[in-house]
Amino acid sequence: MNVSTLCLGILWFGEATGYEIKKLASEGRFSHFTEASYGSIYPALGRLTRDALVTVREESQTGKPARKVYSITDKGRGVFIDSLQDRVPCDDTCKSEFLFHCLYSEVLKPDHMAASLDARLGFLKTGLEHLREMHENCEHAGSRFAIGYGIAVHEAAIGYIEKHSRLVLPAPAEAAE
Amino acid sequence: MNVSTLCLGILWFGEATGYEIKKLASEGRFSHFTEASYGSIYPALGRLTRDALVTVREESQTGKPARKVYSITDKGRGVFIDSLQDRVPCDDTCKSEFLFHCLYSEVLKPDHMAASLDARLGFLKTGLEHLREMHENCEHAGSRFAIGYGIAVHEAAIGYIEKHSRLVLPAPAEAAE
DNA sequence: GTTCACATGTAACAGGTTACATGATTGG
DNA sequence: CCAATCATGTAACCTGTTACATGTGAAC
Repeated sequence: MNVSTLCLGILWFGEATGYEIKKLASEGRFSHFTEASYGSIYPALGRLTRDALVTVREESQTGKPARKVYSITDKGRGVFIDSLQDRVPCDDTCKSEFLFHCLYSEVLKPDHMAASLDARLGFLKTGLEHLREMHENCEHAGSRFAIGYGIAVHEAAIGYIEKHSRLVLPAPAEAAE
Repeated sequence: MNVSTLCLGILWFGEATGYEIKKLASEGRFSHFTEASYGSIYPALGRLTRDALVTVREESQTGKPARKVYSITDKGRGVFIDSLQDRVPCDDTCKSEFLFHCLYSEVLKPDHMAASLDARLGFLKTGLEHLREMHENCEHAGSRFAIGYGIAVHEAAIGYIEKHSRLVLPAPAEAAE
């Protein structure tokens, strides 16, 4: 799924600026299965406008650059839904540098492994909290499903790490006090 | 994590050809958190050889092109471990086109949604089976941890979908037979 | 006073994918 | 006989990231 499609998908639920799209993609309802940077969003919005899949409305402000509020057009909605229906997705991908590191736990400095485990757990717990919050404030069935999925997977990951981290940590020194 | 690092990481456990590296990355022990294509692996191996992080040994065969078996060097091991220790990873990423589709379940053809759910479940179940198999045949602690993590996450995802798929499926017609 | 949130955008660069080219052997 | 597996490699292309450029107002 490319950034243009993502933008259309976000605009599907309501108008937004490039800035807001970025926030939604990296911190909002879409963040646990999506990514995008300004450097790809702004050019994408330009192309979508050119192709009449979205329209822009400028709101000038004092000081800040004018807000450009994008709205999806009917054509945009059509193209978007068609593009989704074009293929059945199943090959979601995860890239985990964390798991990769775990493979070499015996040869990494013990501190490094402990720090990684810790960082990963923290990251997952923050994410989980965030997802739970969203889950409470969301009525939309599809979004609830996606968020719930994220919650389930996060919980599983946290539970697993907490139960099995000794596999990748050095044997604790005998307690001798 | 780039492809060069991945190659070093795979060669860490033993020598392999480019072809075998590709298989390990897409179907083997590394496949649930990693990706790489021939078009990136072969050039990476070339660069690694040039930089003396790996060595090659050619085994000519009749018919097929000569197998080029790569081995990691001491320098390669050093560089690899250092590169891991350079930073603490926590920001694993998932890209899920599947979840994205779910957000629009009400406006997609019902068949499409059902097919997506089905495909995703099938994909997850196959993956899970595969992970379980690997888990049985693997002694190495770090790998067991990574595989176990994958199993936990897969199980959670499958369980969630099976329990909540009605959220993204149209209300079933009243049974009337 | 400094950092954060708001707000847009570009250009150079990096990184990887897809498709192509080639070809024997094995299993169904 | 056809498909899959083994096996390497290149080149064109696509996509996206990073870093830069710019600037205000509010909060701490």
